[in-house]
Amino acid sequence: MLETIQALAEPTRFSILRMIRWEEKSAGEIAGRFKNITRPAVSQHLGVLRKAGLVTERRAGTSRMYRLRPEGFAEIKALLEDFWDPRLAKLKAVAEKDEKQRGRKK
Amino acid sequence: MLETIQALAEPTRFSILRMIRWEEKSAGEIAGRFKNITRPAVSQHLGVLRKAGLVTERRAGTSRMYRLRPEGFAEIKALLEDFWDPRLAKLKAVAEKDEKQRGRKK
DNA sequence: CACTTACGTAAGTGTCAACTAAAATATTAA
DNA sequence: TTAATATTTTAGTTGACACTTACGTAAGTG
Repeated sequence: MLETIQALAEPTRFSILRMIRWEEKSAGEIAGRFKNITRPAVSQHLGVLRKAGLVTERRAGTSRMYRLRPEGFAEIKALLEDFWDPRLAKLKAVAEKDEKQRGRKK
Repeated sequence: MLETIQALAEPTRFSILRMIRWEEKSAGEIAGRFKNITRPAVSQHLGVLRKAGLVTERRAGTSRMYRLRPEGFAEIKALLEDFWDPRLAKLKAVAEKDEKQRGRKK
């Protein structure tokens, strides 16, 4: 859990995430957009992001394409929701569980 | 912005935040709950959390009480909401379909 | 006033992670 | 097979930061 937040907290990695925010990009294309960071460095950051569950990797020929993994962000969001108003979050969890049992929307 | 996330990402600071999740606590009480971390270290962490806008400080006699600051968490939440856009789901679906058409490896 | 309590701040140290250069790996094509 | 391309991995350096000890400060007590 903290691993995900730590991955997000590093400036270079945060930039990478913003780059692939709308569309997947190859490691080379991502690295090419940085002026002062080498390709291996970017590759290592991508590895951290992948381990943290914030991006997914896909091979395309000799390239590797990276794209955002929304579930990773959802995890952190849920955690913060808990901090923002714990009592509300608890009620929400109960409500969702209840909703699931009924199998329909409100 | 990243300052807030970086403050949150450190394990000791994260523990502190969970400690004061429900009720404000004094710096001494917080420090007392740690086995292997000295009081000055906790004090420094509290300073980081305060600068990041995740806690507020209040003097009470010789003590200083620390309390969660919900607005700080709301900021990060809003940021993540931005990343977790519905349009991403569509892109994801396209990417997976594309992936399917390349079959074997080795 | 002196003394104690409850802190923060300063200074110095050690560890860890972000970085680079060089080597290794995987894929495609000749 | 060899070469070219795209990227990761390895090895090693360095800077940032989390930590400790020592000191400083503010508020309460006798």
